[in-house]
Amino acid sequence: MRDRLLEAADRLFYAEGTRAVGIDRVLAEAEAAKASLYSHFGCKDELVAAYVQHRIALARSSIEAFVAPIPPGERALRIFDWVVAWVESPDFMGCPLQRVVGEVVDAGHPARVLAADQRDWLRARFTEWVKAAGLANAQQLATALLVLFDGAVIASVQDGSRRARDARWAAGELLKAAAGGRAETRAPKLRKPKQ
Amino acid sequence: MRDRLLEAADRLFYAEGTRAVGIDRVLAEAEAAKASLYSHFGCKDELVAAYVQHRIALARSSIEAFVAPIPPGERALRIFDWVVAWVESPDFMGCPLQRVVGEVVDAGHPARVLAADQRDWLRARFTEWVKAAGLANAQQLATALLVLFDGAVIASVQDGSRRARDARWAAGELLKAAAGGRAETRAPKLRKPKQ
DNA sequence: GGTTAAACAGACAGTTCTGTCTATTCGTGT
DNA sequence: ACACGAATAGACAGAACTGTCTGTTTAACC
Repeated sequence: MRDRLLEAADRLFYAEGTRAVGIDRVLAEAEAAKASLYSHFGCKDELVAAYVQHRIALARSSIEAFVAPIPPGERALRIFDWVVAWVESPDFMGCPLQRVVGEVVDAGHPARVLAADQRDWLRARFTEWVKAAGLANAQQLATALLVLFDGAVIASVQDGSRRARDARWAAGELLKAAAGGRAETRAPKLRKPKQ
Repeated sequence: MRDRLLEAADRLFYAEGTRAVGIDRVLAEAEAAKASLYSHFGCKDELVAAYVQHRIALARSSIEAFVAPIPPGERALRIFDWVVAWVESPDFMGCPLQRVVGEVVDAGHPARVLAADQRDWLRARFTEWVKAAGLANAQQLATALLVLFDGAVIASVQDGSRRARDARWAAGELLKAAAGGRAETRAPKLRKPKQ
């Protein structure tokens, strides 16, 4: 039951925005009664938070599954292939977290607290991937790629998936510059003209 | 009168979102009567469109004024200083256009049509600046910087202005790579081993 | 001074929204 | 058979929203 409500909310909230969709629409979509919703979630804000939580869980497992078979050193670049695939999926409507943050002004809102967490998680992943590539200046490079990631998603909303490809290209250039320009931190090896 | 209404709408819409702010709030803020608003704007959607139009006009003139004294060849990078200053301004709440696009699902909404125009304008500026720097692969570089620009703004909403600085750094690296890696387009004329 | 356009205050209709509450039904385990 | 937890339908309150309309006031112009 909770799942049915959450999935209905997920579809509607993502397609139209949390503010544009009322409780009644969610109930109709889930074919559920109002009391069920309020007994499970307490109030709409908590339903929104549950929606965000759900999206976060999906994103994390999707990303983890995507990078798993990729050699750690290539993940920082290849994650942009994941972005391209995402923005090209048929009902892509932007990043649900970016949209919630835009709609909900209060940074203390439960949904925004979750979004902030996810943000930390994503930055940690980029840091990890960049370090795995054995590049110097890892922190700087990781946050630069994070910004590129954000830009790829938001720009694709208006401009289509070509922006995600542009971001991938830029990420490649940055990584190339970091690898070629200066020495790598670990292992002597010689610099591999990656991608 | 129209201006007073528009400025009130601008303040409230930008601070809280166009959907969160009702007509009555705008009227109270402008100390105006309802009839005034509806005779000037017709309906709320048109007020939202006027708000977007206003923000676009501000952005264009602000950007133009900012780059005017900067040598054309440096503008593609220095525009990121403008972004840093913007996201550090005290009541920065993200990009008003990105937020409206997130709120308004219908791409045919008057406000979204205006936003799409502004998008073209901005991309054209980046192309112009990159070309002025005399770099090869201008289109690719321009759209990459555009994505970086978008990412700088959206990422700064959650992470603060350091992301705008990260974007500036990344832009510098990309421009350096484009300038150093291969020949510049003008003058020398030797064959460029592209990509 | 009289005309006219614009702004004013605010009532009003009609809808939508969140959240509460009552009363009923269903299914399961004992 | 029975009890109990969970879901159901839906009325209801109270607020907020958009948009319309009426009647009044203000101010500029001839």
